[in-house]
Amino acid sequence: MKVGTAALTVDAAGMRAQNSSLLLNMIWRERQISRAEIARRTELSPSTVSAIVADLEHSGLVRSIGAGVSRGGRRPTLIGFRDDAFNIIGVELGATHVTVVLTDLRGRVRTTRNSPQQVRNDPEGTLKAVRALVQECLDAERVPKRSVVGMGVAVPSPVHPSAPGKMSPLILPAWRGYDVQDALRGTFDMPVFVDNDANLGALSECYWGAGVGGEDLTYIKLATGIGSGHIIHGDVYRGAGGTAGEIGHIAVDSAGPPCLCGLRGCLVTLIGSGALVERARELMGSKGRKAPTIREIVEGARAGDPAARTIIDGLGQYLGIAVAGLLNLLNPAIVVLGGEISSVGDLLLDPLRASVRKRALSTSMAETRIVTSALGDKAIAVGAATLVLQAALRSRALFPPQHVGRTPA
Amino acid sequence: MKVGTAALTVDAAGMRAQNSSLLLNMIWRERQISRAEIARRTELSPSTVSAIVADLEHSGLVRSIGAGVSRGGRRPTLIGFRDDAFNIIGVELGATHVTVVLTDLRGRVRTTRNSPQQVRNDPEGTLKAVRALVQECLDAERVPKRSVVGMGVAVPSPVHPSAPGKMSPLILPAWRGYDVQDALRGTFDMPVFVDNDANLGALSECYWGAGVGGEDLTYIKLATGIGSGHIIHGDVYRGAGGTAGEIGHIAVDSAGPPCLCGLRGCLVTLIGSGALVERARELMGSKGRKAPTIREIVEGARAGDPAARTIIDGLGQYLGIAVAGLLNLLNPAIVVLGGEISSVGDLLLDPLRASVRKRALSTSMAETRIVTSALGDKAIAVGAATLVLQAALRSRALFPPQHVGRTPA
DNA sequence: GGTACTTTCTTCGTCACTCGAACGAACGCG
DNA sequence: CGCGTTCGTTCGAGTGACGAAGAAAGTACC
Repeated sequence: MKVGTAALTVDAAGMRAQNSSLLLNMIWRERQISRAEIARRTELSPSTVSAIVADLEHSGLVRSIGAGVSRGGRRPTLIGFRDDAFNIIGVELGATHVTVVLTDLRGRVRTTRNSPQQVRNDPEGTLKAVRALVQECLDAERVPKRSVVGMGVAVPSPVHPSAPGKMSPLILPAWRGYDVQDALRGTFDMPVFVDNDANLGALSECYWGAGVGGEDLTYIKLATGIGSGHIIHGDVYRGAGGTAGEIGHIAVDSAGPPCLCGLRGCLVTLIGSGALVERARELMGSKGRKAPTIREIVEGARAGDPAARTIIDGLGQYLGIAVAGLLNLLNPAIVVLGGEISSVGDLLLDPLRASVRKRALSTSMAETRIVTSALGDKAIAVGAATLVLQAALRSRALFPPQHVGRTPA
Repeated sequence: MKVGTAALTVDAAGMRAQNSSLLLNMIWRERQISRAEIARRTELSPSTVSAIVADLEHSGLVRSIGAGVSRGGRRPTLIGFRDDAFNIIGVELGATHVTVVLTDLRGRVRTTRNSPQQVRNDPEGTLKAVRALVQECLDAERVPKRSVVGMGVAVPSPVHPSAPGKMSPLILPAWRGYDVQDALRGTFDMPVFVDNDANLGALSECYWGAGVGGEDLTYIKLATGIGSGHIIHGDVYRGAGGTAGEIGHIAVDSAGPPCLCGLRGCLVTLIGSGALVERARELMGSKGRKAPTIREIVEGARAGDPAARTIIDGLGQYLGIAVAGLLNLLNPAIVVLGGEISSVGDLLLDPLRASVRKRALSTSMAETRIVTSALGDKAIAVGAATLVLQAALRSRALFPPQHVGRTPA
């Protein structure tokens, strides 16, 4: 196996691999398409298309699914992608929980497990929990390991491109010396991909959410921390040092409160879950001194509670400052808001858009849609699985070889 | 010729094209390298390398340049890139001038011409001036058109990816209905590439300046307007609507003066050339009411004039707010400051870095170098030519065919 | 200085892959 | 039912990369 420099040279086999992946992608995207149509679109010869399709069919990735409508002659046989040919494992390491999903090749969750876990301070226990949950998922669906393409892991830390398994010592000091990638690859003997949680949320949205069909998207995760991820030309963008997307520490109020990072007025100190909850306790004054949860704020806002509305308004206004900068600098096609609080929808989007409009060029705004996520709470874990899917669709070799396709129920 | 959808399919010829471009790039980067070394690095077979090199040699792009040092056996014959095999035209449309350069394939300027021109309001005159200057450059060096790869044009407007020749009607309303790309392609019958000036400044820095060797860089142009350009994975990033990099309209002071764009406290209203000069007039009080030029501010700062120093300090502080946001969001490897005022060097960098340090995550800063440009005033025009060079090195077919290599002096 | 070993580069036969042409199968339409 | 059209396959040809072998040109060592 060739390692490292990845010289992009092509020989006869590489030619086949490239065309093969191209076809595989097209079939995956279109869900069903005839050989003739593929030949027309790719400008490959019909004979070549047939040969490659036969290959893919033999490896279980695609199959014939009946005839299509005639265009005046013989009816085409449609080729469909076998979403169930393989499985993928997605893992989310949150601040206080671990979530594992087992998905098919269309991002559908077959099984999921999660457990509370103090990820920040307990690397050993976290890894143990992940191992157990993954095994549970595999057992629950009777999935043999050879039908698993690989494992994606979302971590709550920036990820350096050159050592994706290692956490940032500044964010997660307890993880010094651990390498998530190595550890899990060692246990399960399959490819392991690691990336930052917000990046994977972005990927999730790009594949399954608001960004479907697009190639440039920014996702903002509103939770304990405020993170963002960029998809650029269909790929996660990590920046030179892997810390692209640290939107939470943009200074939006120079007179604001001090932040853990050592700066002052960071976005996260104003609109992180902690700040929102704290403000809710002041304003909503619910039942003495117990601070309401984010969920309660969401419900309050929906029910028309003025205090909750005020909190959401403030969130939108502050966030707008950062988003406006984002639009001017990056001009993404879509900005997607995720995290529990985003479920208030327009109640957040309206003040946010107003705030952005006051600060961003109208041309930047014109090209950008700002929406809230419609994916559920497993978006990040599914995004982790999607990272594997993306890689496998690009180089077919990642799919385990000679897999005899399971016949679905 | 295939047009449009650009299906990335590969046939035998495409295989050759791909490997050929790979080799051409390697030879260009290394300047001199032996066939054997190429074979080792690319993992192509020696016979294939020889065949491709023979191809390239025949088309005049490379040639043998003597023997290298032995590694214990026969001495290798070094292959060198012929920087003078073809020429490229680069055009900069500034706010008040037009600059044209004729470069070789290493970004060296062979001839240059420029003339003052009110680009903003006079599209017809501008195009006329460009045509005249380009022809002058070609005539001056007796360069036949068949030895010109193409023309790159830098324009002072965002460029929409789908119609690069058209200016933004908001920034340059007088250019409505004009298409720079079509107009010039029609006149000179060669490929024409158009992009935003800051984007091309970024490209220039990435190829010839502070970013050499890197793939991710942000360039900030400090002039009448404040623009920025991002190089991501070696390519100019334009964003969804082509307005990525509009850093000048980031709001840094909500109490600041109103801006032409309709917002308030935009960076450009505080540190654009106009604002700097105006502030200089107040502080430096030079000779009655005449405002000093940017050049005079630079000279004053260098000479230790406290007023000029104050202006530069303020510039650094404001700019730092925007740069800090940039680092957190994008985490580029290098930020390069361009424009005349940047020539003060450390006098600007010191307050800038201090300002950034107060506002950006230390991890983002750690991976990012902030420097001033060392390229001259033709950086943008050369960047425009570089856009053509980049495209041609990627698909060798762009080089005019069957060119009999000129023998240099 | 001669011999053995290395490295470089080319030559030539082989192989994998794509292409194009020709063909049979399947279908719509009159 | 027959004709034209579309779909998919088969087969021979062409192209380009590869590997083995060999010639050319050095180095190292006795």
